[in-house]
Amino acid sequence: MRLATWNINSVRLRIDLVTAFLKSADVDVLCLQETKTEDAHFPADALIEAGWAHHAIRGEKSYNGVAIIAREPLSDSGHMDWAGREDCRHISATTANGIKVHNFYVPAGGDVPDRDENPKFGHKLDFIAEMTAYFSQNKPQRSILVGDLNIAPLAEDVWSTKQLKNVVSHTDIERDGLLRLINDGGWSDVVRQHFGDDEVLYSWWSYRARDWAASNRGRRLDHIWTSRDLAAGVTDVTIHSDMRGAEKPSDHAPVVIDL
DNA sequence: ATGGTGGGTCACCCA
Repeated sequence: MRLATWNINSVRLRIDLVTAFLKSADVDVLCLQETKTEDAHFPADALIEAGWAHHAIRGEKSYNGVAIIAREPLSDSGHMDWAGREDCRHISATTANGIKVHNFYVPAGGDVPDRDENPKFGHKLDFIAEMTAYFSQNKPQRSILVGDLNIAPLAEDVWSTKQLKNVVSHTDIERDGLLRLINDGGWSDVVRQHFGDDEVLYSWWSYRARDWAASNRGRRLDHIWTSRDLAAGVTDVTIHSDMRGAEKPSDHAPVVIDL
């Protein structure tokens, strides 16, 4: 099975890019974040026509929104609410080969890394803490967690760990929190394990650069983790940074694993 | 320290 995660930043604007990617990368299961559309307007027909007929979707107007798109039937689709809100930041479903997939869009957290000054940062920390509590008490098996987690946990996950020390997404409290979620939650960071500790990895490059590729100031915000029983079954990992260079691109690149 | 760009919806919200 080939599974991908991609923050698409409007699935309606980029549906042709999505179907082209599904075909060219030969993806079986695609998890999207920031679909930014209510379910009634989700571009299901284009996906069905392309050969990906099975969808678990959870969207709202303008903001957030997650989806799981598959070639083979999905079952047991559901979601949970996090940090006391009903925003569309989580959806789960079981794939035809019996793997439970959790797809998350963790809050970005605003600009100021202080929960007293900036409620968005508190929301983000609360969200991560709830995920940690949930998976610590419900240890995953035959499961995969993906998404835009909006945290780059390691020094090799950002272009400058020094310059991003106080930038939301790479502060110590976020980095520690995400690593605790991996460790206590029973997950394996199979992308990092595949490439090794020293490889610099990015999945996101800001729109606010004259030339994103030349400056290459990226961060690894998008993650794929497996439950520990599945980790040894990962045979390949690819970050499709070429998609960041597409016409009218998302600011995120797809991350793909073969299992 | 600052401003840089992009998406959604309709004066700003969000990233």
